[in-house]
Amino acid sequence: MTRVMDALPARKTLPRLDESLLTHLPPFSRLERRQIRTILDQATSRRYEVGVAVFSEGHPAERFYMLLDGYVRVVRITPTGEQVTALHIPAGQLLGIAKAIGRTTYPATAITATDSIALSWPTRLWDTFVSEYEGFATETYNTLGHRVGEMNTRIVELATQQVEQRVANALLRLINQTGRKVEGGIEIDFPITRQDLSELTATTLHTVSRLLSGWEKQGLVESRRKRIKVCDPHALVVLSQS
Amino acid sequence: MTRVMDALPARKTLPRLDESLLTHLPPFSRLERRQIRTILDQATSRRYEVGVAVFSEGHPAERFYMLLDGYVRVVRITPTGEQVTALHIPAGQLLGIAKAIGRTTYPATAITATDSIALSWPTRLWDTFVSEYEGFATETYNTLGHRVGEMNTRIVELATQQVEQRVANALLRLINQTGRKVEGGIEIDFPITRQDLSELTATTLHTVSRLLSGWEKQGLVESRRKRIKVCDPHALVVLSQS
DNA sequence: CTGCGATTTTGCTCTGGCGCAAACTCCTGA
DNA sequence: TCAGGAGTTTGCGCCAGAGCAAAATCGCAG
Repeated sequence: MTRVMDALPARKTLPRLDESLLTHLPPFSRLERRQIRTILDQATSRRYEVGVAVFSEGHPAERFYMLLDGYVRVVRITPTGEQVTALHIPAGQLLGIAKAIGRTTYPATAITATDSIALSWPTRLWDTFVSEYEGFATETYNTLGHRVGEMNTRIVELATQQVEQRVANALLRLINQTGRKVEGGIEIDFPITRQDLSELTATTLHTVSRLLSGWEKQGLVESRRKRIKVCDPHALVVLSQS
Repeated sequence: MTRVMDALPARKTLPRLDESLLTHLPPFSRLERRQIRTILDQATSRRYEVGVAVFSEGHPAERFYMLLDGYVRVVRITPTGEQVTALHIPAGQLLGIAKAIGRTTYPATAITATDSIALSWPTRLWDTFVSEYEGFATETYNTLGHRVGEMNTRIVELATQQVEQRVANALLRLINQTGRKVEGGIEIDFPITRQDLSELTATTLHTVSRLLSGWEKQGLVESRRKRIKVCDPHALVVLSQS
């Protein structure tokens, strides 16, 4: 939508990627410099602006990705056009790893929540990565396990908690995963609208707005447009459990 | 609770398990007779009566299982004691495969929905299975992928659908996965209470009861105690989508 | 065959939170 | 600097479905 000018020439392979990009990331941390070099040489680097789909639900899983910078929302879109956010993925994690669970198409759509940078590889390299690179498979499945755990938690939350608790939980999770310490609290590190939060908690933007207004009056949070700062996490924890 | 007499001596290793038990099951179908023999010789076979926990959430994942006969419900229990059913697993599938996703404890509790029989192996054999037995890893991850897909679907349903649609969907899924064709319709192949259905759809047994009563009047379903027969699946599909 | 506990049905009330509508406010791009 | 649109707030009415209560059934154990 915005800044179409930039969107067009977005794809580009940088001249030479530095090894340090990957050496600290779990899936690659046990590899030798030489192996990382090979991996990087096979990678495509690309910048995605905010709001762009990295890949889309149902499409053939042609590539898998490592998010180097930014945040990505993984969403599913219902037949009636509603969006449901399944996960938030921070920089440093793999995404689009359909191949790892025996799928040939992406099970969900990945949309950037900020301008982002990701490496990607053709899916045909997946098996090589798994077999050649020590720790890659293990770390990948750990990530997967973590996500399964999160999905499970979401199900339980949706099934048993009130809206207020779900929103409180969502905020807590967001500041845990992607929070940045700032003057007077912890702020969510990327722009997030009431609408986004409502898609994350299965409610409406109106209800989210009401809740945030209420909490702001009580000094639990502060918010401006697309920005939310949590000032009293503990109070939210209490709310989320009652 | 019931029939404690039977519960006590339940564990037993049968003298010699027949290879045909496993040869048709996907995770093992590509193996040679000799390999299957080895696998069976390492297995413990056990019968579980209905309502018994095969393993419990949070406990160390000491064994993994292959359900040979029966049905198992995978549930999570909230701090307040409510149960939420995450999945139903039919005979022929692996369960308790925490190790596959890098976990050392079970993420949920597995409860038998009928009397059941399962083989199990100590988790330390997992890596051997994955590396030695062709197709085992692939099939396992396919299963996992399938379950992730189901979980995703549940999230979307919980987030966007009305209770009536969720219950209709749940019934349809149950008859698809575990339905048995009978006179005048398809019956769910194991005893299931209104309570069970409500835990599967995040509602109350009262609401489920009302819905079933209504549907029964319209001839869509027939039900007795712990038994539900779907007479007009197509009508349910329509309901589940509107 | 009987009694009892488990399961199911049904009525009534109450409310969380959605839907609708409208006003407001803050950025952004020109 | 200003206009317009995206994002946010707030009020109001309503209703799906939960909670509570009680009665009605069913089917198994003894």
